[in-house]
Amino acid sequence: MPDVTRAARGGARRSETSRRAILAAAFELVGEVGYARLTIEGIAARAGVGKQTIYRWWPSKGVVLLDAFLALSEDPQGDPALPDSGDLEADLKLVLRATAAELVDPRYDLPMRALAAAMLTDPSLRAEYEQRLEQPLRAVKRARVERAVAAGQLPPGTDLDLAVDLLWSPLWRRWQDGGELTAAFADALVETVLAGLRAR
Amino acid sequence: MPDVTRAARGGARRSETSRRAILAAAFELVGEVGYARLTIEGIAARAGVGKQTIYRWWPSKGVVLLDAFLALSEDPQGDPALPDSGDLEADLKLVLRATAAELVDPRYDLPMRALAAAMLTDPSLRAEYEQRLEQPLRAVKRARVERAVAAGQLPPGTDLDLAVDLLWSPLWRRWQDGGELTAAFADALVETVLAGLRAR
DNA sequence: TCAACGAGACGAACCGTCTCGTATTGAAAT
DNA sequence: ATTTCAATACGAGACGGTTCGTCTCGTTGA
Repeated sequence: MPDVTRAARGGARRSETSRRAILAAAFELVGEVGYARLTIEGIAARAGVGKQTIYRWWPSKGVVLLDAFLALSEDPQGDPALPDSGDLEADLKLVLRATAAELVDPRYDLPMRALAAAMLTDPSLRAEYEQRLEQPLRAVKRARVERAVAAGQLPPGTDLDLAVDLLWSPLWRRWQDGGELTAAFADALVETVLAGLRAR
Repeated sequence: MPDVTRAARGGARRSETSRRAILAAAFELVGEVGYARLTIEGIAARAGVGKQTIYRWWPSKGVVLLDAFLALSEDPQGDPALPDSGDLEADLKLVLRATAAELVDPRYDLPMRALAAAMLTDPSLRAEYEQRLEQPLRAVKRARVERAVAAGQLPPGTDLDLAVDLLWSPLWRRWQDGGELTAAFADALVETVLAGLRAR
């Protein structure tokens, strides 16, 4: 068993080439055949890698997928903040419309469904996703709402987590249910939720 | 292949005993070992049934699970309407609190996660769920909101589907994410969404 | 020097199909 | 009404195929 924490005295290190090939193969494969037919052997074959190399570094298919997503979102180092034009409603509509468009993008739909399905039935994977993706993203969303509170666009004492949940949850759910994710829906969602938050 | 549409001239009919045993076994098993380790062979063994009897009547594990849920919700013929005390906010808080309690019930948590995961990666299962469970339930929810509109508690022209989505989506999503489903959350959710709907 | 690597052999589990012999049913014959 | 009979589902499990996760091999490379 490899000791990752301590640098080995001699011997080969983990191959970055193989790691990237595995993540890319997993992402491509799941997009082609779906999660049900995604196999470790298939990933290894497509990546040109021995099965053991996958079993050595990842505990499950789900974590491989999660890493594949992290690799995707880390490569183009997007700005870690939501737009802030001063107009919360306009900014949120922009972001939610973009999110909706991304969700229905055929390149991401199947892989995201696979990851979501894996998380539903694997608490440890859910915890790792929570720590490595969900929490940072939520912090960014909370920060934008918090700035709106500071600017007086929302009442002081606004529940930031509630606000984030109300804004994004219906989008995710419609995507899962296969419902229509239109810009009109995103707009109505933002308008209604913000009206509710302002009225508190 | 059995012809279900036309009555056969002779021969045995589908065994209701086996059908019930299979659905019960599937529900119990998935609650014990989770979806990843749920196998047709395991269901057949626990139900005291041949594998072919399952393959003959169901196209996939997911549909077996869906039928198991339908059998559960059809047995106690609950009233097909949400409570209507005249106070929409109070009624919704009651319903959402009950839903939250049901979601965290350890008897239902794993089976529901399994079904949700199966639907995420199987569009045909999703369509069948949509038709047999989601649409009837949504109609009941829409009807309650519609009565509130008629009673003048919500403005005319209120988007019923948007209202239902805003009210229930955050609950589902928190459950999926493993977040806390408290009565306080349900209450704040109802209060904020209704405030937003009233302000339109 | 020594651990990670690609490759693949290995037994176990489960897949979905099939083939038994048995049990149950409705229709036809008595 | 009772018996006979053909058709079909049933429980059981054999079957080849696929994937699992583990385990060796030599080879490569830091």
